[in-house]
Amino acid sequence: MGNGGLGGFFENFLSKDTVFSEKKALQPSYSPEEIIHREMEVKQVADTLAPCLKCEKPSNLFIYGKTGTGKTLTINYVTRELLKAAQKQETPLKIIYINCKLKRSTDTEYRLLAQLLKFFDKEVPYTGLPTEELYKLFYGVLENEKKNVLLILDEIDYLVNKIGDGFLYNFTRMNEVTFSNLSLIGISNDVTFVESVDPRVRSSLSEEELIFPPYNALQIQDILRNRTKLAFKQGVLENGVIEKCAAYAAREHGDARRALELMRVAGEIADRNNQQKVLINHIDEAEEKIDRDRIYDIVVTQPKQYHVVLYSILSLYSTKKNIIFTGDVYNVYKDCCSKINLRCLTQRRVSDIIAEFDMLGIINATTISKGRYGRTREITLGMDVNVLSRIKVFLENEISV
DNA sequence: CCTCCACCGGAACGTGAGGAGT
DNA sequence: ACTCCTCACGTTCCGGTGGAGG
Repeated sequence: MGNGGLGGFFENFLSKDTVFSEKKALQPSYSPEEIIHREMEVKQVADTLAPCLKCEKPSNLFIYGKTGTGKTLTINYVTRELLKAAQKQETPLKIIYINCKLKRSTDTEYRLLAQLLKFFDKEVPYTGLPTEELYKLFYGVLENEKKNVLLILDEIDYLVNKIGDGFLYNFTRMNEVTFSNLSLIGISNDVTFVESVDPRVRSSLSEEELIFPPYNALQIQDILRNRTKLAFKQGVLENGVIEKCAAYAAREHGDARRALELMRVAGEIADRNNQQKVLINHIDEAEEKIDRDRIYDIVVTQPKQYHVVLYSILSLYSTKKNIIFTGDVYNVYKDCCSKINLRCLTQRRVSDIIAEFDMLGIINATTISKGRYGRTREITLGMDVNVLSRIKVFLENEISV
């Protein structure tokens, strides 16, 4: 690129060599026609849902499995086929898929219902109505519809954590209250999730259960081979790349999604370096890059108060040892606030913020006891040095100290 | 064995911004 | 204009607690 101008950057971009032929085959949203190593699960889901076709209500279904074990893929595949079959024989059927973790759309009971009503072309205001009112609306809609309705709640554990399990009770009882056939399909990453749910709800929610085991390294290799055949040009993968990638992903817990992401990023790195092949060490680079970007993105999108708290932690980290306590953080934070004229939060709140950072994986905070000297959180940073300095620069800028 | 520190973490409540209905 | 919703983000209050030191 020349001075100021893009100097044909886009032309270059378009004509530039790339190792990809169809990159979207590596995207998480990509839905292949063929699902490998999940034949059993596909069949079981299909068995459970099949009564739809005879206008009978299928059992509620509960699916567990860690991330990247093909849960969403399987359910989407089966419901797609189911819908085709239903349309062919003109059986009324409505399938609603909601991913509860997708930003904001469903993190309260109200919003969940609003979202659902939207699927039935009922618009409701973002806020304002009593939640009870939305339930009534929803009941009404269900009765009108006179269809089998499959409600798929992906990442349902996340939702229940946020808003409690009360809504599940209402949903599982809906068929008693209305003349409708609503079946719930819950998908959860957290295997211990059901234990935390109210027993009354539990039994009806998991009339059928299905556990998706992690893929092993060999299975991930198969999956990668399948997808890379589409995604990459022929012969651009160095020998051993797939094996390495699979090994990395299997090391965690057989997360196929991560494996695909690694592949994609490795390819992008190869492109950027103008290399015609994806090499084994690109996988290593990709892994680092994914981690770095994730953390940086999370930090950047936090609100100001969070930035100041994190800034306090980081500046303590560079002046002191690697172990920091809540009290220290709060003191530095207070100083910082008065310097930059920011409303100072209570320690209680800051404590929560620190806990949130821990949950986000930005810092490690464990509560420990120092005996005579009280109980507190012990904060350490497990961050890569590169990310750390990048974040620091960002925060210093943002806070402008 | 008991005490007591320096916080943790639950719960209730307050505020102010969104909006509906009347 | 007024009352009623919900929700995000905080505050206030307070009981709870692991373990070093007496």
